[in-house]
Amino acid sequence: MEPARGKHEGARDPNRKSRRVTVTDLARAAGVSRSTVSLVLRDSPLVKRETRRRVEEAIDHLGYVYNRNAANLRRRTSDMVAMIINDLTNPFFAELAVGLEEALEAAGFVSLMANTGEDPERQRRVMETMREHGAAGFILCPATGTEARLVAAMSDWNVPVIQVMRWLPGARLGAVVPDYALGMRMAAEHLVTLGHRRIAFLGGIEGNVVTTERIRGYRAALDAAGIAPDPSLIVPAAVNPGGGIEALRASLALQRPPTAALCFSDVVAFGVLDASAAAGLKVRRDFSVIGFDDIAGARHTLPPLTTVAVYPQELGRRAAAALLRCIADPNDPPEEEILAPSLIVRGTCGPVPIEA
Amino acid sequence: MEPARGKHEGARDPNRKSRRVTVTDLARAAGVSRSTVSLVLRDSPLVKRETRRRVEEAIDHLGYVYNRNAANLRRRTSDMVAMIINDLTNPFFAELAVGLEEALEAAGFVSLMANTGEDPERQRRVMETMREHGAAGFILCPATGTEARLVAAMSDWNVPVIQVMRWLPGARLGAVVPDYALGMRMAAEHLVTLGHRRIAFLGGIEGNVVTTERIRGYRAALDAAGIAPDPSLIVPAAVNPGGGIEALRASLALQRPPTAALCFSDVVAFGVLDASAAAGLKVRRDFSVIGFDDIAGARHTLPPLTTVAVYPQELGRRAAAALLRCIADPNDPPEEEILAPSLIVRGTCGPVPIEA
DNA sequence: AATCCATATTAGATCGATCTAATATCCAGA
DNA sequence: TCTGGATATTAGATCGATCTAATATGGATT
Repeated sequence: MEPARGKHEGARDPNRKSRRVTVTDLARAAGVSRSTVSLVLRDSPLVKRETRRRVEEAIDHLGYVYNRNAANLRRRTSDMVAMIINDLTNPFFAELAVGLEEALEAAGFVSLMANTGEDPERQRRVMETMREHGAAGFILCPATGTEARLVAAMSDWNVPVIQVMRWLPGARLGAVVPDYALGMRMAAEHLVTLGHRRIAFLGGIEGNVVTTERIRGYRAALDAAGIAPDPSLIVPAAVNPGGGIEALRASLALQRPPTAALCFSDVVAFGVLDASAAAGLKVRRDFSVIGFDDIAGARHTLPPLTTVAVYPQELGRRAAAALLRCIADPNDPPEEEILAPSLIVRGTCGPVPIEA
Repeated sequence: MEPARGKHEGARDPNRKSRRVTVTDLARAAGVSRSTVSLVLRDSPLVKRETRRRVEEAIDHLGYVYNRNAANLRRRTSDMVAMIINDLTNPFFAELAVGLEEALEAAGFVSLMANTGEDPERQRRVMETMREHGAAGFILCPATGTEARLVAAMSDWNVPVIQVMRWLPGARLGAVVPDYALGMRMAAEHLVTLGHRRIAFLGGIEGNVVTTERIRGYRAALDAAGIAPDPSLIVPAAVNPGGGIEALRASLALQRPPTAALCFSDVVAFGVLDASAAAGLKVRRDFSVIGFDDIAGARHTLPPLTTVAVYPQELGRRAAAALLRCIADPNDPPEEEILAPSLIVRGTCGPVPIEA
């Protein structure tokens, strides 16, 4: 009797260092040439039925694993896409990544992912690595502080790049981004409709493109409503709850404090909500707050946060689609896709309180 | 006059389809053989100073890009690691991914990332793809519903696999996981110390290993405190706020409702907090709640959520380190690393309320 | 001048696939 | 019988790197 063998016999390493099964092995086993095996692997109609069967049998029998790298090398193609995300710990960007990966996978691409943690040097490093891996294209969510030089360099790389969520000014690269200005404008108009005229803008990093855009939308709404802009109502701060707390305190300390706040983002709004309560203001009745992003936590604050949804997962899918188009046709001009956000009215806004 | 040209002229494609610059080109330009160029590329001390300089000059001059795939093919190595995550939209797993990627990048590996969205079929597909790409190892956070067959198959793959956060029972694969039972036990003991004796366990999917473990810890604590277990107090439910709402309602409808709840996770706890308020219970005074995971939102609930921290980013780093060890020494036995969590006491627990 | 050793370089095979151009086979039609 | 066309298969070069084993070069030593 033969010695016992598990159901899933690892019969593939007779020698110590099991050599990989290759097309050559398949060819030998099936009694055909390597070329024919290759045709079978790529589902060519040129192969006779019976021959195909024999090869497929060999594949099963020998436990063959296709080597995509070797194939890509010979074909001078690539089925890998680089995905450079600035901060995955932010659920907003995590959603983006999910949309990206989903669309890329569906198209038969595999994602080389890196999280830069907003570190431009690390970003440079990983991009270089992925370039050396022959990524067919790049999805880039640039780290804050990315130098314009990078963009210039990338144009020379001769590989398509799509920016998402953020973009480098002056870049002749494609981009898929939300209409931040419009979103903030819609939010501001909502407050104006409720009677607010002293509206603060809290949080965001000065100089950052995204911040600039959001402030632009805020200003446009005030302007359209005939409200004179007051620079002291714009309070930049770190993009986290702590920043929100600080910014709210600063704005409440003004001679004429605001009756409502547009927050740079939901996480800033979280801090603003906490700080409002701490300052004895009942949100909605005494003070109105609007966030931005509509992250998962937004509907679970107390009261639930009114905010602007930008659908990061959908943006990811669109960005992936745009990149795939560029990969398919390299002469395709870099396009810019700007998605409209929507205002999600929940419970943090009320009419302007009656002056004491 | 010449037609205008951008400052950063892509001078590398004189012909339409610019051929890649290869070691052969470098060799020609530097007047040496391909072998010598290869030695320079790998920083070999065998090369004379002057020769190295000439090759490096050619590299700069021709804009050479190293081809890692070709090198990996020849060397029969791989610098890619597969990272299979079940649900990146969950901040908990996003943090895990960040820790993983960070450690892998630091070690010179690049991450092939896929998000399975808890779909075993998609998981199977991406794992197969990454295998064909020659991933040096796998980090697997198995989708719920993963069949045991997968594990069996992977043992035959002859490539190291480390499971994180979750694991497939019976798998002879490495794993890096939090001590869920201990975490839940600590949480339960906290409630017991506060005088609670009717403690519910809310949320979690029955049959899931993680749920089983957490319930085990819960039971152990009750047992140690001499409290008779009451199966009706264990209410499985979807792992999201909606599940929490449902589960709390169900438990409050019991003849003898609980005075405190251990939630399967923070997101479940969010729903439980909302539902408690809706039921007229003031959390802490009337009803105590503990979450699990310590996600970012946990400190911004009202009151801030007492929970169990498991440090997903650190787990990611450890898992990466474990995998790298297996890659370095394939004979290394699959190890199991179990990390102790810690209880984060915030504001959702109080002494057992005086009976009316 | 011959030998030896250390240093520096290289020709050619190789990794695992694909592609081109050629060849083999068979049957229909002149 | 020969030509032509469709069908099926293949030898050998190739992608871009590395590796092995051999060779070239230049002192130092006898």
